Amino acid sequence: MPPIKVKMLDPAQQAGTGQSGPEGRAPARTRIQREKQDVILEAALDVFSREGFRGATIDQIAEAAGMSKPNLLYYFPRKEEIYNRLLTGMLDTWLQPLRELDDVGDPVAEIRSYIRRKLEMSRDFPRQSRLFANEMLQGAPRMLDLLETDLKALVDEKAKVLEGWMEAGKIRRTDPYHLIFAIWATTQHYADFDVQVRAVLGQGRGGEGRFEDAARFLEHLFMHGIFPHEG
Amino acid sequence: MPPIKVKMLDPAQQAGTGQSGPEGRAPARTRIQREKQDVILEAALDVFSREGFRGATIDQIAEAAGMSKPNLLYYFPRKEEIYNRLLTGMLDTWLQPLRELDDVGDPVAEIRSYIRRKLEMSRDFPRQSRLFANEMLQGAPRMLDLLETDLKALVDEKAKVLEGWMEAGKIRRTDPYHLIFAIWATTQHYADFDVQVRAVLGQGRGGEGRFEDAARFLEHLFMHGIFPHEG
DNA sequence: GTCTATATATTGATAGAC
DNA sequence: GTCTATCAATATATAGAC
Repeated sequence: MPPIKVKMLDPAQQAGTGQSGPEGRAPARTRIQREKQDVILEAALDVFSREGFRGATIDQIAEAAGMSKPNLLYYFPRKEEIYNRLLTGMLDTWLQPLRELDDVGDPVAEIRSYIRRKLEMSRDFPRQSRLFANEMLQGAPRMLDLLETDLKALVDEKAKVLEGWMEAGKIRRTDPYHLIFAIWATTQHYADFDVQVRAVLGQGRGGEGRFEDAARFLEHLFMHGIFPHEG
Repeated sequence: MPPIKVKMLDPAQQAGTGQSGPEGRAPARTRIQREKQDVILEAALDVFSREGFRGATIDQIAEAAGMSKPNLLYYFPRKEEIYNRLLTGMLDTWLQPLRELDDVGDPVAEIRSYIRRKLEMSRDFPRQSRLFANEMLQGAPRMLDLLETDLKALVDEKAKVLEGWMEAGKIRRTDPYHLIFAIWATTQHYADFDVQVRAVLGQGRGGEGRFEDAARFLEHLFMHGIFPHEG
């Protein structure tokens, strides 16, 4: 098995994407600076994921971070910098499950495992999912470049892997791109539309068990569909 | 076949949900008033669906509607009224495909037809989809009541229909609620994450044909899954 | 590094002439 | 019904004391 690059889950991980442009700053040097920035990024994730970029205010973020507005602006001079850091800093983490989809190993098991990991990310990092969803709804004004380059390249690569499995008869022949979209859609739905899922399931089934139910269902759906082939 | 109540697709259709509370106004009486309101609602759909409630500004809406801000406020005294009208006025339309899922007729054909209609709505009304998605991401502060009452009731009813089909061996036995979620997620994904879909598919396949490809794929997925049962 | 005070722009909404 | 002018509140961001 080839080595797997394990990425940090720390929201504050340095991005340095070149996306930040002229306002780019050097990374925080001292431990205390990094800790403060982490507190801010954590609070900002809360607010941005709920309100979107324009809807969120520095006041809200500062209050959630437990500091004054000028103090927050001492660490991040611009609102946009906080947002960009969250967005680009998290993308690697977010795509890690797809990167781990590997040519080696049983294809069906690999895909099941990918679905399971994506669903776990929706369960464990729902705010990150909603942050991305918010950016997408707005037309990805701050991420379109990354989508067209990094993301497209990764999906192209994995689509080839899926096509290889189809050629070999390991999985059914179908459109690999839309298969990936379907996995993204069904798993992220449980983070992005969490309120709706809870409201529809009600008190009885809307509790913590809903992710296990979802996992069981999605495995069933992606493996067999609903057509009653053999009763 | 029982009569099907066909709903209007006009965004300006009167809602009168009780949601609007004390600020509720009588519906516009003259033709010209209604036409102006329609122009405003059309413009507001553009802006709200992209920016969310807080991110959208009356200035943007007014400009998109081709009128001055005070003039717009003459027809809708409060920003929130425009938003609520869009939200509640569209919900009926949005849920119509699910309402049409009927006990009568071939179960597999009914579900295929439901998926197809939902995908068509994502293609033809992407802004409405994104408006709802935006509200969901924010925790549905202005729609939670409707989700817990009207939507839950409808889904409960249709889940029973699906269960009946499962009992009868017409479709595979699985979780009817999560099946509905999966249909929502996969079809609305093409509206809500349109930029991402286009970016990943690239110029070659990101064009207008992507909805046909999606339709073919989703039919395949929901019918058979990807497990290579019979090669 | 953190604070109070404040500059400057934008926002939702209103007043009042026409 | 539509406009210009404007109010009051809120927004991002900065100045400068400590």
